Amino acid sequence: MNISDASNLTGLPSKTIRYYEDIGLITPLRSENGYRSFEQSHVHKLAFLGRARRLGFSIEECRALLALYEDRARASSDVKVIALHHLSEIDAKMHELAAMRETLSDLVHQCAGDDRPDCPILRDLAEGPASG
Amino acid sequence: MNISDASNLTGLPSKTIRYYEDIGLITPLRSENGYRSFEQSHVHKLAFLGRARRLGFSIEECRALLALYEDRARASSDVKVIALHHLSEIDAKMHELAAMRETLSDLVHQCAGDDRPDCPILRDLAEGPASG
DNA sequence: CCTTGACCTTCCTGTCACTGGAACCCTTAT
DNA sequence: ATAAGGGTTCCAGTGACAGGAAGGTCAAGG
Repeated sequence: MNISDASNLTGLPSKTIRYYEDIGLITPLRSENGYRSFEQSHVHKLAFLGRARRLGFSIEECRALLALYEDRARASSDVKVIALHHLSEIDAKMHELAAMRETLSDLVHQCAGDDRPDCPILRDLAEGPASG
Repeated sequence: MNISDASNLTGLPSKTIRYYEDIGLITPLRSENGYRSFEQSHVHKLAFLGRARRLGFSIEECRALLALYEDRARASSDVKVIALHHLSEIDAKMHELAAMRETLSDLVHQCAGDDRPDCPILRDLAEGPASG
């Protein structure tokens, strides 16, 4: 099957599939006319990658997960290590966002949002937290 | 003052300060020897930018906020619009992360994490959510 | 046979906000 | 003279693609 079929089956844009080949995540065959030729196994891998990416795994983590998936002698602990690491990164990002959100939300609530120039948001940005 | 002084006062790396000049956020003068020469006003702007960036505002949002800060005839509503927009983006990202976190956390808890190959994480990635 | 349109290909550029590094200049101290 | 520690410019790389140009391929229709 051609790239657009693989794209439709996996939900991944053709551009992304070409990119994944570029960086060595998949290696479709080529037809005589030079078109990429995808087997079920490739579609399966692409779907795997799509799901892993949607869970926020980086490309390199996806590469590692795919390798483990293909390795019948893998230890589930190897998979878990990657997942736990990613989980902790998600937690870190959420904390970071939560901190931003809190500060920003405070400032927004203090701001009148009318046509006057006085603005606690700008004041905070200009002078730092008004904790004193 | 030279760039490293400005860097020390603001906490921004020299590289970043040069970049901010490059994209027109600040315009320090030049000494005879070609070195950038920073006034208090530049340091003040840089600190403003640093705080805005730490709250997650994009460079273009920072540019807009800085322009509003310098505009004495601004309306606080203009500032608030930017801040509210950013707040909603933060919320969107947090929701996205929370969804990832939940799925991933479930999978991690189901995974034995031992030396056997059987792994619910890989199974989910390969076959999709096992909801049926 | 020719054309049209929908595919496919490669290659280059742009995104965002920097960071690292090379190659070179300036200043001060030894 | 030279060494250390500033500064300068410019180029390349980051992550994970997306957009677009220039051109080859294929099936259908006139």
